[in-house]
Amino acid sequence: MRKKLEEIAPELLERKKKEEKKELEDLPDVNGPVRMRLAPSPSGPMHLGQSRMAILNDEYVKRYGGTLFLRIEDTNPHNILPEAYDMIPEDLEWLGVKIHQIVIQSDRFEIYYDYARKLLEMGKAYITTVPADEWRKLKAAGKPTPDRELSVEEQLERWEKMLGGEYEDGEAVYVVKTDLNHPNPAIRDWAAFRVIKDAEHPRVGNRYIVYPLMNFSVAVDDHELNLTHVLRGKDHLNNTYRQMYLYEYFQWKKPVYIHYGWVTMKDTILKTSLIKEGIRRGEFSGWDDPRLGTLRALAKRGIHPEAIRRYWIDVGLKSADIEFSWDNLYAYNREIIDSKAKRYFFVWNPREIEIRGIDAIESRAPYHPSKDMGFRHYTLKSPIRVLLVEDEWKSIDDGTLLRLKDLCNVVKRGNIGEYAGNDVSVIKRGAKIIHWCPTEGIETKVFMPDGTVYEGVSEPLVRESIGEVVQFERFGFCKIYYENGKIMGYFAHR
RNA sequence: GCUCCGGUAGUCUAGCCCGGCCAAGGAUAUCGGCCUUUCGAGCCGACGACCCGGGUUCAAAUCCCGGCCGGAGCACCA
Repeated sequence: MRKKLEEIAPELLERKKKEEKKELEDLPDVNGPVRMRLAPSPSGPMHLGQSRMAILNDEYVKRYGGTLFLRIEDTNPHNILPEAYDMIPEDLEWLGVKIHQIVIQSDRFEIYYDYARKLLEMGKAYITTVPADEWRKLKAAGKPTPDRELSVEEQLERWEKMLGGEYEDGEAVYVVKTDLNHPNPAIRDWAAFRVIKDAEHPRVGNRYIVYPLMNFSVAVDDHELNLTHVLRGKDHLNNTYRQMYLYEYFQWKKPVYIHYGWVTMKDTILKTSLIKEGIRRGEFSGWDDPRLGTLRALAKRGIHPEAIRRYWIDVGLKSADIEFSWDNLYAYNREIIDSKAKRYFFVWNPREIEIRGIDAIESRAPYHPSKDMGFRHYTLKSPIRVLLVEDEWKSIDDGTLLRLKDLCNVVKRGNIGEYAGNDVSVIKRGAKIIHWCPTEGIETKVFMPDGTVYEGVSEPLVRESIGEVVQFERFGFCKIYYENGKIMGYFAHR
């Protein structure tokens, strides 16, 4: 068939090429402005994985208009980094996510308590004093704890005792009734409040000893904030089912839930507890250590927030699990920074080489190969010495003609370079191009995301680009900092 | 074990709901060529996928059934 077509009508086989720019699919059931939320817990600054929900929610609120809440879920005092209350909004601002209102759950204990009491009065919850492991076993067998069917009065009494501090940590738990015979064991009666006396909450201190668990506070707040749409990872699917029981009991209107797939990030350090421990031990320099997957680390390396946004829009919110691709993120970032980044030379493991056969050379190297950004000028005078990458110089055979980029041609003679004119056409004839650095360059360290460090020298004019992303030619894009008289580069990508 | 969610090239994605325009599109990666005073960018090309098996149909990536594989949850974490 195809062969025939080729004979009869080859023009039909011509494919027109068009690049697609992916857009996010529409949200279902949108009637007017949307109300959505981000719900991080303040255990650390934001990382790449969390940026997905932030970007997607932000995109939709911007598309349809409405309100985006930042709800800080700080109902587990054992897992709070106090600085995170400020770090999270900072990270979101860097990402370009527009937050309309911040809600902090630790301000809302009384609201949760009100609903908890109502639910007890409705006979839809109970307080059990059965130890956790025993309770779990009973649930697995589909059996109630003895206190599940106590009267409402007795339950309310227990609730007051709980609030009054008469139970110690772990002695009493408030449980929402669902269905003990639910085929999915994850949905059967779930814990909603527990006693915590052994920790001080960074915001409310010891004012409360009964803390809500995530499923309860989330459902109450989603309802109280009148959310229209909830985007969450599909690891929360069972939590959604659990929360639906509260919606049914209280006859609340349900938001639209969308569960997107799981993202695995190979070789990326995201786990907050691990990072915290690493920082404490001095293994990581801080929350922005270039080896980490925090947004602060990416920012430090010169990854542009727009690249992250494009990446997550490209991925969308389908429910299949995916693997994160640094290559794709870097490609988007390169597209953004390539036309803006100035070019400089950075010579790692440098070796000084003398160029003989000429008294002085003028170098005129463009800041950018295609954009008009002017030139870096250097004048080298006899005795002319330049720095080259030692390994590269060693790998070149004696007598080879080389081009020192934007400087001159040279023939390798042992440890010196013999001046060989400045005719650029030698490149066409196959001369290898290498880069160099004047000896009065500035000491430079470049930190790679894998933890390795390149030490060397970069050209003195790099000082003009402190705080910017530059491209070290033949090396890659780096963001430039200045500390203690040295240039510090954080590597973004090639 | 129980429950749920998935499965399009190495990776990401379009198409699937509403079967035919799919000869499966795009991006990225890799490789090759051109261009370029960078190993960057650009241009051109190559590579490479509908998990498997049945069924329905004139026609299946798309609908149905069975299997296989992957992931998540079954916390007094979020």
